[in-house]
Amino acid sequence: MAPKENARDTASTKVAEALAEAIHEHRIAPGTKLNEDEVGEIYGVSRTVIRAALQQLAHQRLVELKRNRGAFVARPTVKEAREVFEARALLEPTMTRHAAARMTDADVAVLQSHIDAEHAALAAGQTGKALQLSGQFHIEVARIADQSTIEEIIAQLVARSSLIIALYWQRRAALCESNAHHALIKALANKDGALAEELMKNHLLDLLTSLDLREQTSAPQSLSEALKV
Amino acid sequence: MAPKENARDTASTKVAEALAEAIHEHRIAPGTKLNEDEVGEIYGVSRTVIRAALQQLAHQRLVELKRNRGAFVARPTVKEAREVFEARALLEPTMTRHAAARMTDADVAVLQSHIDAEHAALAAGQTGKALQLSGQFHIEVARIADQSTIEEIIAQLVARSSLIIALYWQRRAALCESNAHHALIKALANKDGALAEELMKNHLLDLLTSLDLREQTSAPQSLSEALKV
DNA sequence: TAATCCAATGTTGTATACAATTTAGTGCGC
DNA sequence: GCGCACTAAATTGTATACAACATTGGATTA
Repeated sequence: MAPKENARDTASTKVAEALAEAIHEHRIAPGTKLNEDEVGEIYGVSRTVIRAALQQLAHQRLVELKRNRGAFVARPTVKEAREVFEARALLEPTMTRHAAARMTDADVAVLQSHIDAEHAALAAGQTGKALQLSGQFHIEVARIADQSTIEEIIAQLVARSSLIIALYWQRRAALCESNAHHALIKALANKDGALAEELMKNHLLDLLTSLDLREQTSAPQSLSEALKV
Repeated sequence: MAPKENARDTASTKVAEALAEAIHEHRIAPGTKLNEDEVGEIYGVSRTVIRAALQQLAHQRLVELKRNRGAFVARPTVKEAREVFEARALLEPTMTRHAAARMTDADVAVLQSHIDAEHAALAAGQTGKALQLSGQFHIEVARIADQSTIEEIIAQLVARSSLIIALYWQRRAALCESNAHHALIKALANKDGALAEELMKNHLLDLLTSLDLREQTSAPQSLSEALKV
């Protein structure tokens, strides 16, 4: 989350982050075409930096690039949704166990502050921000486990998860019911690795089953695309 | 491996692949600076496409971008090496079990052909190509498991592993002794998921322990960099 | 009327030009 | 001789110009 120390292209990274936020908050619908000139004028930069930003987002699978045809906001399929959560299920429980062993008081405080901020955002009706914070919780766990490589992978998967949740969310009331996160913090604070691991496993399963993953979803952007398949 | 259907930027992707090959074959030493003009002239394209290629490679962690200072061939640390193999250890055994359940005769043939090609490359002294094929084996397993998302993650980790192996390889004689791969194929062909999973787990452990992961490695590129820390 | 071809328009891919920053070297002062 | 400041060269960051490709709309023809 902290702006990468030596990441090149501050300008394009900023644009990429702004676009990512818009995508996660569903202000841009999946499938929408991102015209380079248009986006460039919005952010007041040239196509050069827009293209770099779009490439970054493509690597995160938040947009899809089609050669000679442009960039489109990603529309994750049901299969992709399952796969993303399968990957998380393989990585995060173990990370949680490792995190429990390394947990410090400061870490507990950080996680708790994330939950608090999430609640505040929910109360303020900022579901987009709440979703982002909820995801950040999972990334923090990997950071605490001191596994930066896996942390980056999880960060990517979390970003994709946000888009997936925005698309397939079913029971809209409880957003990633923070009970799960709360129980997790407790187990982590007690350094109960086995319990924390199990809780994370179940939490991810809950997340997945809370999605409506029947085929057919949001209406496609264009008729031609609808009839193509 | 198959050139992504709709990946944009054929030109920059080709350059990125050429550079990646050179990096993996150790023709460019880790830490080397990749001057944009220079690389551009070599491949006969403008800096525009070089920069796109370098950004792609940065996402794969094969090069590191430093703002206003340029691109450098990545020099994975010992910690990073451990982390990459830890990630693989979490993902690949399960993938192997899934692959066993879905294995077809065609899949067996594909895997076998990979091993054969690897042996041929080794016999011809093309260790770089052999290493690449050896890695491809692992990616194929994920493909057979029909988990394209995890397949992509593993592909990235394999690419980084190649660089790590090139840096930290210890017993140079036997390259990823294909006995392991051979035994794996057998278990997969027999649809013995439990055995295949165990073999993969051990294979990854073997790989990791075959590395010389004591701190201090290749000499730094420049004195200033050596004295900086 | 419907289908097809072609031209005109718009969009992306690439190269080049310019601006901002870093790096290297030179000379000055101590 | 050593260190510092300053200038010039080199390199990256960004914008613009041009080329290649795709799309759209209308005209033509059956």
